Amino acid sequence: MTLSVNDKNSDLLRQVGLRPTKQRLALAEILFGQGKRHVTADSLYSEALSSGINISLATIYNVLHIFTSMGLLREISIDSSKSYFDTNTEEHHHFYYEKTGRLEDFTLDRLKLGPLPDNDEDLPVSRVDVVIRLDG
Amino acid sequence: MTLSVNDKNSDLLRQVGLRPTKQRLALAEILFGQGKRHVTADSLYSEALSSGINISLATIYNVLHIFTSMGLLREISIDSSKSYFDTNTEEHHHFYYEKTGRLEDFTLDRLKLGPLPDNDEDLPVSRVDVVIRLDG
DNA sequence: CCAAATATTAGAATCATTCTAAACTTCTTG
DNA sequence: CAAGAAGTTTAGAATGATTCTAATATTTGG
Repeated sequence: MTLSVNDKNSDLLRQVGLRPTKQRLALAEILFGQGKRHVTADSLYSEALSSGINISLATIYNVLHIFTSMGLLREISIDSSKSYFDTNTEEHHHFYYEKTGRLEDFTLDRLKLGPLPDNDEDLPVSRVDVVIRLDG
Repeated sequence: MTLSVNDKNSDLLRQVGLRPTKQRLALAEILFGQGKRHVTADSLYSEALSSGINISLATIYNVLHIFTSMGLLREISIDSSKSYFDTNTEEHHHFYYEKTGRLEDFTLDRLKLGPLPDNDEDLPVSRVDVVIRLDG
């Protein structure tokens, strides 16, 4: 039995105040069960269906959004045609392979940033995203 | 008469191999006639209509894309719900005001970047985008 | 001025995403 | 554990941005 795995995701969901429903547990397993990943609503939906989970696309969107708002996922804007979600919620940056659409993380220590410029209104920075687009 | 202005945009279009049609000239004037700007298809469409230009939304998209492919505009992915186009085609970065959706450029000298990390496949970098998201 | 090449257009089509409201599940409390 | 409240899922409709289609119009080189 995979009780320990289910318990782990159950706990994770409860910790952020979400009910551990069948659909959320199944998606959590896909998303967090392996290493860090990047998914789109569509890729996650296909993956869920092909692994035999019974779920609607509306729920995929609900779950991606609620997981993101609870800090379990991070949304990335790379391509204006669709949203990517990253299971790596640490601060980090991305390579984007333009031809294939593949995304790859790189850690903060791999690119030094000088002090951030000031903005007009002295607003706090909520996030800094660096995307290195590669021609291939 | 504003012949000199029209001539300027006409020349610009011809230089990149585009026919200077009425619609392209009118959009070029909106886009390049003032300082640097950020537009969306929709904002440009409204602006064109309200300044009395007769143009269809399909043409707005056609022109944004062909201008971009000829290097007169630069497309920015900030928000997965729509595409932004920037009349500043120099390398530069952006502040993004999350609440208002406003974008603001900042020049390269305002943020120092260390050497870029290597990517697996040694692909050439086509572009580096830094977006500083501000909470307001 | 003509023919060929290129642009523009309205409206339909597409695609990602969000909404709606009904049916279902989970949780809480007694 | 029953019952109601709270929260979740769902199919399908709706929305919004963008692209496509194919008919019409404009531009250009000769």
